[in-house]
Amino acid sequence: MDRFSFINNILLGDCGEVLKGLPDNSVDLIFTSPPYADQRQKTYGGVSPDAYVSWFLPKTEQFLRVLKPTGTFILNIKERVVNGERHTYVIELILAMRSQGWLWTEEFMWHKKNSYPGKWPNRFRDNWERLIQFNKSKSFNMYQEAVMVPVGNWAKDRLAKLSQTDQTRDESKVGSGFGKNVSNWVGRDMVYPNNVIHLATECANKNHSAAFPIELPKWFIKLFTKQGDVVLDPFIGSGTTALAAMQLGRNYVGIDLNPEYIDIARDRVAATQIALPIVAEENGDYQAISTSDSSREDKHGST
Amino acid sequence: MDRFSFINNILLGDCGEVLKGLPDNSVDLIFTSPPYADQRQKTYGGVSPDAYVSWFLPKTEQFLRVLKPTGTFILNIKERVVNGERHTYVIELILAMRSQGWLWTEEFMWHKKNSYPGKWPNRFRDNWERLIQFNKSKSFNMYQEAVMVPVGNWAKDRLAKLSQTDQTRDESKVGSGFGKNVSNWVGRDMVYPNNVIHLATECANKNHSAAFPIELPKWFIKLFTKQGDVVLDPFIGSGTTALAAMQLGRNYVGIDLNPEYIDIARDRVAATQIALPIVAEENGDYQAISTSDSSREDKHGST
DNA sequence: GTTCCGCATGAATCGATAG
DNA sequence: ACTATCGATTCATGCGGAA
Repeated sequence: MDRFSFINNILLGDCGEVLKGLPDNSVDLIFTSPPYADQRQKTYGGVSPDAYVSWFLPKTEQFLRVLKPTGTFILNIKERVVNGERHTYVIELILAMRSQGWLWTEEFMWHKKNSYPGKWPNRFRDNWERLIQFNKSKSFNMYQEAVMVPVGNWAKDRLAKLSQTDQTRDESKVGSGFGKNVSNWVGRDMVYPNNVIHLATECANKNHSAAFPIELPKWFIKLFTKQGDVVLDPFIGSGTTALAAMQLGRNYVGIDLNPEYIDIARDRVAATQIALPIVAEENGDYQAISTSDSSREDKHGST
Repeated sequence: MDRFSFINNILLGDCGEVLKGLPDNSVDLIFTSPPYADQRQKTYGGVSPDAYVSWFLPKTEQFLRVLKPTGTFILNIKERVVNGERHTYVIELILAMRSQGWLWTEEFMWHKKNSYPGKWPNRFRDNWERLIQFNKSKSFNMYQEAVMVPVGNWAKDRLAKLSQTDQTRDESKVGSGFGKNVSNWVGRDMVYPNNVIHLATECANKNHSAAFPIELPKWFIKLFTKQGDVVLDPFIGSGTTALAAMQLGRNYVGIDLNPEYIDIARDRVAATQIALPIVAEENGDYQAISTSDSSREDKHGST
């Protein structure tokens, strides 16, 4: 079993075991949403919250091994409520993974604009989840220009006239520091995003139930990989991460313990290849890692 | 020094020491934003990240003692970046406080719409902070109806009030479930909020510089206390929490280590009492805890 | 009285330079 | 090597004066 058995396939098995066949330093991005503790019991056997960290650590050890030094691991997770308290398995996992050698670079916030309905006497609806960024080294690839967003309304109102005064302010004012660079803003309509991501949750009206909308992996795939890179989701579920990677011209590796999910994921992947033949052509060969340097579209610097 | 020396006063000193004069079980809500590690060095001396937990724990021990069993502690905090990583002192603090006897009930998220600007090669701007809810027992007071949001505001918050960038991101999701749910809200006046709070930070366009806008403590004061209750902020700073409590007819206790902040807070409190005499009258006597059962406006059940 | 516009500022972080 | 200081970078907001 070489690496070509992995690239652009959905594999059945425990990711901690399956990944042992994948070479060191061969993945650019790991994006996954593991089964939360005590959730999805039928499909995953139900990991109890207290055992969650020890269940997960052998897997993250493999993640660390297969991830390239320039790669990134994005973990979508949220602690569930146990006995009226938020359980501590997520924060304990962060501490344990740091002992394993991971760097806890950042924690993005997914603001779920339509969360699961419900009312409880002691808490409100939970409208956010964590997207925890781990890295193997401090110098990882990040293509920030790939996810820029339109500038806020304030720019239209104020920036137009600002251009008329920037020359004089450049000479006279030294205090603010911002004024000196006003010229950079003239005509600028895109700004960098921040670490809060606003997306609605995926509606369950489809036959698959994805844990997240496809825009979520897409955003991180654009941010942390370039075309031809390899994206791994070790808990692929219904295959959303693989679809996201395909649509963006990245290679994928999907793993799942559940045969039913494997079937769903493979079906969705196949349907996407039919639905997007032109895109697939344009983005080049999915079959080999070696294409990673050829069809690069993102002309962004890395760190 | 009896409890009446505390009620509706701003006290000078280390809160861990000052609070020893306050009786057990005498506070309904603790809302505070302690100086973050290595921040505000001029005024607080700068607590190093590595020493943060051991610096804070003696204080939370007093918080636990003075808080009523039905009370709540809301901690506004965010870990800073150290050596390219998010430091772990916040999550270590959560674990340590649980060992101290606290319950980690919930973590609210403050989405700061205007965060500090800047650009770095390895991270985006930080647009959120934690509002961690700790409790002494599982049966705490929570007046959910006091913070219900009008449906009109719901539409405003989620659609109109979102920045241009958010709306652009939404377009990709139009029709995928977000719009469908709008029909569920037709005919309803008020809805419960969730655990994501959208507020802009307070710029020092004013002569004081508050770490948070007054709406932030107000929201939690309405949610976790009724009129006449006692709200404690052991790091009162410029007095925003005290102002919020006053404006809502709650008693306050403020403590701070810094004499300059004491002066600012006392001035702002005095100015508020002048500016809101009618409100003060309507809300009854601020000077005694014993009024707590009299002028109750919030007819909400507790858990 | 509105609206518009100039302007200062903020719980920041990184990389380079200096001691 | 390891720490302290400093300049560069960036965007949304509220205040106050002007139109």
